[in-house]
Amino acid sequence: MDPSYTQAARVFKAMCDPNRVRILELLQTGEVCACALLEQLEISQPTLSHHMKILCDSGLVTGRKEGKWMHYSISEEGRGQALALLERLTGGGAAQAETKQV
Amino acid sequence: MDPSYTQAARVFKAMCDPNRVRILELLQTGEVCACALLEQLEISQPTLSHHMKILCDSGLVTGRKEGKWMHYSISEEGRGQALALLERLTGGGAAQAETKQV
DNA sequence: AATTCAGATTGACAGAATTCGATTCATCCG
DNA sequence: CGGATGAATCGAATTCTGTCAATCTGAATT
Repeated sequence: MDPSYTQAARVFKAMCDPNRVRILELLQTGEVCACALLEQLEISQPTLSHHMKILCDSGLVTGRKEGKWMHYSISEEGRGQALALLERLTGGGAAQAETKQV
Repeated sequence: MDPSYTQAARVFKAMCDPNRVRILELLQTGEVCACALLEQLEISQPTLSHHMKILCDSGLVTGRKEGKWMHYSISEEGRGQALALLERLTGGGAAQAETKQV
């Protein structure tokens, strides 16, 4: 299997877990501390750490360490790459790049 | 867990397997017969059938039966829903809807 | 330095996903 | 009708993923 397909799949793999989808929604208000995420999600601290690692590795989320705390936010660059990838993969026939006003 | 997160995750789950990413790319030329997909992918026929079911269930792909053959193509509606979902989930701060020309 | 607190890492386990061989179903052709 | 072909389903084996308890690391505070 061509590794590029695995790389492409990694971005979406980051979003194919319900908890991670929820985390992305929580990050829409801007930068959020890990401890705040932990309060909202009914998961253990190691599980949250695991999910954040996957989200960061995918490029969708970036982390910023400030003393003892980790602050996470959505990466603009990751967002752009994910959107471009999805547009390309669902390109369909052609001329779909101009179909957004529908 | 709110089922809506599971539903949102389903669309991306369809794209988080390397073989399915590859299938989506093969579908970009338009409608493709299952037998043609089988020739390109080094997987067995039951495995292809399994992947096509997942892609169709996600709404990203539609199937059309013509005699013995199944023809698959990318769904415009599914594409739009997936893009809208991704844009919403990676909305970040705000005003990202106008950032596409960057 | 000792303690405390926030996250990350490790190890283990249950549940899910991927894969294939064998079989079954549906359709076409002779 | 009977054989052949394309695709779906079933059953089982393997691998991957999510989860938590326990532990470790790093930073701040006393």
